[in-house]
Amino acid sequence: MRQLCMPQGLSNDELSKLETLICSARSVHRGEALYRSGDRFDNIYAVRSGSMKTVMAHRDGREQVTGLRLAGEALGLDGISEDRHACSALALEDSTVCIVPYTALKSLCREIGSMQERLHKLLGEQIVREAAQMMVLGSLSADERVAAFLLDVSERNAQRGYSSAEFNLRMTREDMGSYLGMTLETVSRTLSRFQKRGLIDTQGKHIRIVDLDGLRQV
Amino acid sequence: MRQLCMPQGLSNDELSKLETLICSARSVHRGEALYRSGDRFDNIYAVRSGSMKTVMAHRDGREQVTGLRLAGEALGLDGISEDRHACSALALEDSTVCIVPYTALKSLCREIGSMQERLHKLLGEQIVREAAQMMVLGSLSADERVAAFLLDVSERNAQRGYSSAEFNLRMTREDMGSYLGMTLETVSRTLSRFQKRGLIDTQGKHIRIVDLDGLRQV
DNA sequence: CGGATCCTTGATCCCTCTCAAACTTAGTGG
DNA sequence: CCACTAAGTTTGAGAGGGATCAAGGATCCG
Repeated sequence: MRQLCMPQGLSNDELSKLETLICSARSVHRGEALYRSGDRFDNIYAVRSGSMKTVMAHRDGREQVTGLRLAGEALGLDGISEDRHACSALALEDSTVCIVPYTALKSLCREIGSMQERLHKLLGEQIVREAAQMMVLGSLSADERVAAFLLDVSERNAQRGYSSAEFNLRMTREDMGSYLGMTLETVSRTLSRFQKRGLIDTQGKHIRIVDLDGLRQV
Repeated sequence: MRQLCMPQGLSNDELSKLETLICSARSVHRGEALYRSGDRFDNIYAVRSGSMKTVMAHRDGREQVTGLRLAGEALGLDGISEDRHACSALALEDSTVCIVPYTALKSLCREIGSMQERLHKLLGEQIVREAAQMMVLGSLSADERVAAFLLDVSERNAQRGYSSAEFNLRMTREDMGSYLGMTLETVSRTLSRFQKRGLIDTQGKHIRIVDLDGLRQV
């Protein structure tokens, strides 16, 4: 749980202080919202188990998936700028999150330099990740997008100590398509083609990467 | 210059402290880089005059414009996560920037709560802006993308006290296309069509919005 | 176990890309 | 200061990647 909630760069002593902040955990059932766009921003979260997606809505009602959060990843930073959440966070499966009250975290960041550093990095990482996703959406073909997505999930799994070759993606084809700026049919066709080419092995939401290098070269 | 560099929420006294940080300004000529992807991250910047674009590169060499920064806007936050810049920042015209050393800024943020708040908001705003741009790239048609872009620039001009109806966009059609995930030809055609429909009036880089509501309804 | 959701695959269409060429603007050097 | 040249823009014609519409099949969860 320590390594999940806020890894890296903190001494044990400092981690203890952080843990006093984490008032509680919360469980969110599949399909339920942890928070919704427009909700007041009070906490940031760390996914403890399960996975979540973030969704942003255009004024005309169109929605797009803007992020995927696996266990160990941070959630809720979209609320900082306006004191209200700009996205909604929905559970892709029954999940639990750690709750970190933002006001208390800010205080702690003023006391402890390494804590401040960690929060800045967290914010900076999301900025870079989103910029990279802008590249995916703006410059890559459908095949390239799907490949990039699979490689991204694979790498994030590896970082968290899970298998990089095999995982369960709880997103639907529609979620993936929304995240990648394409239709669910094109996602499905692309995965089928990857399978025929021997790059992956899929059975519904279970995905196994067979030829990592091949996928990188798509 | 006060209102440009770091507006909002700071007392005069605190602003003075910030100004002691801003060691210097720097001028960047049209086409030159303020920093490049991979450069060590030492400073964040505020555009004082002119305008800049940020560009990110895929490993295969493809580049995409990931951001536009007008006078008064912040720049360089892409370096926080890795201590190296993830993007390059290039001047769209001869420009000047204020230099804010990051290490010193961090110290100041630990001393002064409102300064910490301001930096967090700055980071949070970029997160939300990029998420919104992901929506533009993933969900909107070419017409909608161009309209959304023009409205965004218009609004940012208004916020900075300039005309929301008329402005000089120093980006080329190619830059716009790259930022919006389309080709320069499609950008050009779309602008021509908008002009024929009486929504805007363009002469090269000079753009006047004729029918704001019409543009919103595209 | 049964209904609803999700996935796959096919056929067709259209929006945007690509390639091409002429025109305009802006920056440079004589 | 003007002419020259390179860069940027506009517009057209044709092609293609991905969207849309449709239907059958699989899977999941209550």
